[in-house]
Amino acid sequence: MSISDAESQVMQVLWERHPLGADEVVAALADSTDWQEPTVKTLLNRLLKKRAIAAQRDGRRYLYRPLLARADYVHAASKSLLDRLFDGRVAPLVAHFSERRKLSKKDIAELKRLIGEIDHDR
Amino acid sequence: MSISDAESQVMQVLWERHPLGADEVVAALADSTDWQEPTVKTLLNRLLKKRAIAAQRDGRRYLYRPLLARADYVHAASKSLLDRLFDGRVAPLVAHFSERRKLSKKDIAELKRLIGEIDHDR
DNA sequence: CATTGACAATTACACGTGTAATCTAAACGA
DNA sequence: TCGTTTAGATTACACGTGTAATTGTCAATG
Repeated sequence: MSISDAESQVMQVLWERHPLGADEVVAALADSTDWQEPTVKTLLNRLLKKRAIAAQRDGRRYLYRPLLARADYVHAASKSLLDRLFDGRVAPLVAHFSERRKLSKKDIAELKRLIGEIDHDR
Repeated sequence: MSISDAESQVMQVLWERHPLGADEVVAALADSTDWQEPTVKTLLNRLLKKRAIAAQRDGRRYLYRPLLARADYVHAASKSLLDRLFDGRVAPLVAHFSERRKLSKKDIAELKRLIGEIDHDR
């Protein structure tokens, strides 16, 4: 199951809060896209067909909810990039950003804390 | 400039060694793909049009070399994913893999070394 | 009961991408 | 000199994706 960039924006709305009617998804996306209502509905339908979301009847309309978990999607997308560019490993990506001086202080603090936790757990 | 997954496989060959003739690129890709010669040539042509590579005449054939640096491509692709899924930051991705117990010992050792270097440099 | 509006369903099209067949023309060898 | 080979150029098509218009259906309304 492959979720496109546009589809993942719709998923993001439903991950944050569900179930939602199509009109609510449209409204939520209005903040960050210029999409017309039929656009969002097409994406909802494609996600339905991909079984990434489910719909339940609510009177005359449907309420949509995610079937695909955000963590699973995030994992698959991340792993795909790591496999293609970093020999499937996390450290080379971190090294890449470190070399480019693109790690914020917050990033560094969090990485230290993470490494500490890992040491402690193992 | 957007480089597709298939195009990045061609780029990978040229990043590893260049300049190369089309036949050499075809041969190099035979290890990991089932592509026919015209397929690889189409991808080379699309990359030429995108100015990701350059061609220089060598008798009757061309020799191809990358114009786009691998590090730049890797950075753009990584940043795009981080922006979309991890609020633009590296640490949440590392946390994600840590939570899923997907960091290898090698990863962890390298991350420790990196954090140590960052501390030392700053 | 006809009209209206809401909601979904269907259809549409451009473009990028994956993949490769076919065409063209120059170089080569007999 | 001519047929063959080689290398690139051109064309082709299916599919996914982005985006949205149009059509269909049905409940609500006057």
